[in-house]
Amino acid sequence: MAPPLEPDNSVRVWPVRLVIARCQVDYAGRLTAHLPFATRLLIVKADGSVLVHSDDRSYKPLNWMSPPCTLVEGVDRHGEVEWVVEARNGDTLRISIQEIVSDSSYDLGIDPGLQKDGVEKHLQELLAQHPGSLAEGLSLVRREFPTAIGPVDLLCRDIEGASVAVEIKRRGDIEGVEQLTRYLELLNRDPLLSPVRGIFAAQEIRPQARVLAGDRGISCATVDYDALRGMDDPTVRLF
Amino acid sequence: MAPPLEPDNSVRVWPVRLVIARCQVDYAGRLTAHLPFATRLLIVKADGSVLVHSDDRSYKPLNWMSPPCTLVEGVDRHGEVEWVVEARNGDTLRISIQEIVSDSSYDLGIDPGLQKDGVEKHLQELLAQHPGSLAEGLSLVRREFPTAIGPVDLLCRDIEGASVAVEIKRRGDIEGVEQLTRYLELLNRDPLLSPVRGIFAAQEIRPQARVLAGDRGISCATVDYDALRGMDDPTVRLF
DNA sequence: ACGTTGATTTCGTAA
DNA sequence: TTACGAAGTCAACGT
Repeated sequence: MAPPLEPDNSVRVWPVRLVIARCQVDYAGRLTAHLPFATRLLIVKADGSVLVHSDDRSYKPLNWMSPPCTLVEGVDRHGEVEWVVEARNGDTLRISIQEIVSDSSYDLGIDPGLQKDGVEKHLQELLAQHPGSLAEGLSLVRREFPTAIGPVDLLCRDIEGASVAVEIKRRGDIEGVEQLTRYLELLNRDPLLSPVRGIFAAQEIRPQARVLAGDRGISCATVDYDALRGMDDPTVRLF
Repeated sequence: MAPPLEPDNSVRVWPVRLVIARCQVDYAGRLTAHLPFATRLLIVKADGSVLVHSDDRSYKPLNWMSPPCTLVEGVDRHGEVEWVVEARNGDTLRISIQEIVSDSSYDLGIDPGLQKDGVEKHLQELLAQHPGSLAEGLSLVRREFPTAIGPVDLLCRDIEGASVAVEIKRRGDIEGVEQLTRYLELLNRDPLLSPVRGIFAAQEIRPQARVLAGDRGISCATVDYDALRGMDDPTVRLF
């Protein structure tokens, strides 16, 4: 789908189109699906994708077509307006429109996109740089230490030279403790590493996780993300 | 959020609200995320959920809040309109609105919902009725045959009376073959069943899965869903 | 209410 | 390009 041309042939940003319409929808692709007639919100995005939303069940549309795809507006056998949205692989979305309540378009321009911050990965980088903030005298052996069931976030050594496995989460939940438990069990089979103890590190540790960790002999460390970031970049400390 | 009251105190269906606005968005919950100022589509659904869409990257919103949540419209420290959407668990979505391009609401009413067809469960039902379409003379012993690691989709007997385990997927991938392999290993320990061979059945089988299956001595069967459905309902054959 | 599993998953990253 | 794993996964189903 090429962007629309203005009367003077200038290229304009393809707008997002919002349609409120009474419609029925049929999808044929990986599965077959049908939506009976009802009033819905139809969104045609700049990339050609189409979303069919009801007023609940967020955030997934009732039905949709992912880009790249083409939209052809035509008339069905009942003489009603029909949108046929087709993907390269033959997936087809047919929208029969009985009545249009509203139809408007807007240029949104290019979106700078989402900036994710404070994710596990960044926490891991910061803690790898400052393992001492987890326990006195802790030093890093390796980040993403490989095991057969996946990499351990941090493998460290404590002040007495004993191995310490660290699992890092933004929010410490039971599943994170379970994960660390599995790693510890595996690591402790290695006579070169054993005994390995565990530290569960998170910005926030839920009570249930804390209890489970205690039961497993795993220590918990709440991480001050902002403080760590301050240690990471000395210029921040000036303010 | 209670539905709005009309001047005569009658309760009205809460409408979906569409706003085109230049805004910035901050999310704090499982992660922290930021959207710089740009013009976007904001959708407030009847169930209170909020979606922030750009004009591409369907169908997932750039940012969102799932129900149940509450939206409070206020003013931020810069004197600009700010929506604060908060969930029970403390997750917060802050939308600072610099300029509203459009703001409209519509009553969509209740949606009858999506009717899906062709999912794994339905495939399993159809193949259970017509095991012969997988291999000549195959007959069903039991659907969802229980094992210690979960139920096998179909347990059959071939024309010579030998056991056959069938794993059904819509799209045959490596993990499906692995799953069937685990079942076969377990089933073959049972002297009453052994030897058990495997059939990997799917509407579409990926090359890698086919190779792995061959390597494990598992046969593959691509399933013609429409043909099966035709067999399922005799009236269809009249056309 | 909770856990498990499938999904038209989507989305990122590393190989 | 493909494969693998995580996701603010979501959503349906069984216990």
